[in-house]
Formats: sequence, structure tokens, C-alpha cells
Amino acid sequence: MKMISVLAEPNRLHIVELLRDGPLTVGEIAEQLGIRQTQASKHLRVLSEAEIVEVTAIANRRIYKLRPERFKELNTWLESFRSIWDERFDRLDDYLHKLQEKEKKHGNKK
Amino acid sequence: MKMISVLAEPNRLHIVELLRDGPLTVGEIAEQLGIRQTQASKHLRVLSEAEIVEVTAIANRRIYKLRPERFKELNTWLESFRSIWDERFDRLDDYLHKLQEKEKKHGNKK
DNA sequence: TTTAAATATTCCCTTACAAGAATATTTAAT
DNA sequence: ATTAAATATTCTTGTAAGGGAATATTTAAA
Repeated sequence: MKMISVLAEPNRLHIVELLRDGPLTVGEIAEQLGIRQTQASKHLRVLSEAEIVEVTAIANRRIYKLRPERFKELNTWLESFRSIWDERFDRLDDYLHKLQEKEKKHGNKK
Repeated sequence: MKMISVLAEPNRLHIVELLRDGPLTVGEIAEQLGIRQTQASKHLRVLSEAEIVEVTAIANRRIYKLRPERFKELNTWLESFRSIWDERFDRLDDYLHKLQEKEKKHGNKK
């Protein structure tokens, strides 16, 4: 889940949300976020290395867009928590039972 | 998406993954992660304040478990990227067309 | 053929934050 | 009544990483 730490940075998260609506150049991204071009480039570099975005060079412009893979991965990871949001059966009860058993064993030793 | 920055810390991510399989005490978590109890407590505090986990006090034990809400939120956020992983239509083409139009306009002015 | 635009890179500085150590607090055990 | 176990909190320190400024590089424009 390297992706998560990369997206932890607010500007990078924002960039990703911008690109959700389609590709953009570095300048456009910097403008929309209200940050300097040089910072935008840096963040885009990190996003590139994490394979979250990819770039297409057109003359002196760089057009960035999202790559799907990492999002799919994140989705798979999140899927593994699906059982949690059935709040119905709460494993806490089970756990408490186990705890009680342990306590009883201890009691018997005495 | 506060959740993302909280989960960016490797130990916290690990804790969440541990709790996926059911509730655990602080001591158990610390043991599994191979970190000191004091660090585990700190990370659990952050996770609590982010409402990612909740705690049940039994005597001098604290049993932590996941809360579903934040995961649901993350899922909703991730849903908003679903259109991306249909790689079929790539908005890059559209963007390039727009660029070309701009270039032509410039050319005509000359 | 110089100048301007778009982007990337490097260096420095500052700040946020995780780890360590020590200690406090609550409850259980003896 | 003491001692031990489980957990939380506070203080300090070291470090990773983001922002600023300056500059390099590539391509377009005049």
C-alpha cells in the first residue's frame, strides 16, 4: 500500500482528484491548486514513481493522467475489509468469551 | 480523506490489517507488530481520534476493534474513480484534440 | 537567432512526527 | 497491603519530506 502514503500529502491527493476529470498539463494543475509550478512538478514526479499517473510529452508540455492499476489494487485491499461493514456480527463478543475462559483457567490454578 | 494520512504510517496500517481479523488488546497488537507497548498506545490513539478504531475497556485491558464508517467513506471516494478503470476510452485523445484546436487558433492570428 | 513559455532539478531550510525513555494510573494478583 | 500487569502520557530528540528560490533544459514564437 505504498499508494496510501503517497496520497497522504494533501496536494497530491488534490492532484489525483483533479485528474479524475481528465488529463491536465503541469501548468494547469499548478494553477488549479494554487501552487508553484516547481512544486507541482515535484509532486507529479512522486505520483509518477508510484505509478499513479503517467505522462505524455507533447512538445514542451507534459500531459498527466491517472493510471488505473493502483486504484484497482487499493480497491482489492479495501475489499478485504468488507466483512467489517456488516455491523451485524461483532467479533468483540467472541473475543470477550475467550478472555473469560482464560480468566477461569487462571482461577482454577489457585 | 483524513483517513488516508493516518493510514500512511506503516505501523498504523499494520494495526488496521491485524484488526481486520478481529479485536485485540494493546499488548497483543504490540507483540504482533514487534513494537513497544508505548508506541502501540500512541498509534492507537491516533487511530481512535480518526475514528478508525474504537475501544472497550475490560478491567485493565483495552480491546480495540475497527469501526466501519471510515472504510465506507473510503470506499465511496474510491468509487468516484471507477470510470478510470475502464481503460477503454481514454480522455487523453479528447485532450489532445482540444490542444490542437488551441494551436490552430494561434496559427490563424498570424 | 533571440526571446519567451513550459517543465524539471538541485540546494537549502524548516517543520511535523515517530521513536525512545521515563513515569503515571488503574486494576489484578498474592 | 504490596507487588505486578496493562495501558496511557509527557518530554526529548532525530529525521524525512515539503516548500522556497534559483537555475537548467527543451521547444515554440517573434
